Amino acid sequence: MPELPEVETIVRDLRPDVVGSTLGRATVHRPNVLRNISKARLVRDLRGCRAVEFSRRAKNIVMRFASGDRLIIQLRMTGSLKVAHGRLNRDDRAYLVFQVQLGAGRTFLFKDVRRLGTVQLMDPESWQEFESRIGPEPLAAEFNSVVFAKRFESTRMAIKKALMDQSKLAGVGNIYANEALFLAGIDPARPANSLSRTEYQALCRTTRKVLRDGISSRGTTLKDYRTGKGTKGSFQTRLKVYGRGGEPCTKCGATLVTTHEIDSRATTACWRCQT
DNA sequence: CATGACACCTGCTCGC
DNA sequence: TGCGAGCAGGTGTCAT
Repeated sequence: MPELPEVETIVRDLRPDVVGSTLGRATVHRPNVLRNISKARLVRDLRGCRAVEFSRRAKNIVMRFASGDRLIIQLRMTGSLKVAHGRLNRDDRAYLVFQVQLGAGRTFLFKDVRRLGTVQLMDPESWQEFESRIGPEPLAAEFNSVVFAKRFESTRMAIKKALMDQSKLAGVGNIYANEALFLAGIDPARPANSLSRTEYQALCRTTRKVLRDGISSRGTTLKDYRTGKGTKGSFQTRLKVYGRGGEPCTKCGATLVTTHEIDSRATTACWRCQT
């Protein structure tokens, strides 16, 4: 799915249209996206809700209402959001899984080709429970390498898999994990508890850097991802390893290698620079 | 508790 | 040209 930078970009793009609006009619085109609620109940409960905040937590999109309840959207692999002004066109309706009126002729759209994405409505208590299971936000002001290292030091899990574990750290997915490990010069297969303090400092720094740079580039568009404005991101032009298996390492010239040995996900690394 | 298999889905690319 | 296999940015559950 969109990872932290992509979700952050979408949320920033759509926030002005969402915050302050009162929800009207909702339509669930693909009931499979719903998790903890029936279609009828969601449609009934959303009507009249006033959105007071539109934000991101890990890769979750959070629309908070004046009531304290929250609509939580996960885009997973191919989900995308848009606010349409006026009538929906053919493209708006393609792969549409959920929509809700925002008022003033605007419609909030959730499209998803693979339909792996999810929609949930949470009361404050369920949100608290859900949110508490997510690791810290790597771009938060109070985040640092000590907090970072503490999340991983007790597991022998491969550092790359640990980095993508949302209960340990929020928002990092496959692309940015590959990039951060390359920049830090760390072998993705190393057990997390084998990294030194210095290596954790480096990895903390590079993880934050790739995420910030990803946001600056408005995300990575390999195929499906679009910003909240429907445009493509540009971080794909700055990727050092992800998707570049067989090409030369930008640091040393050695051939980058792609494997699927860690958690069956594509891992690309320079086995000379990353030790 | 860690790990791996699998499920959820469609679409695209590649090899034959 | 057609067809099956394999792969894709993610996450939740279940068996081991």
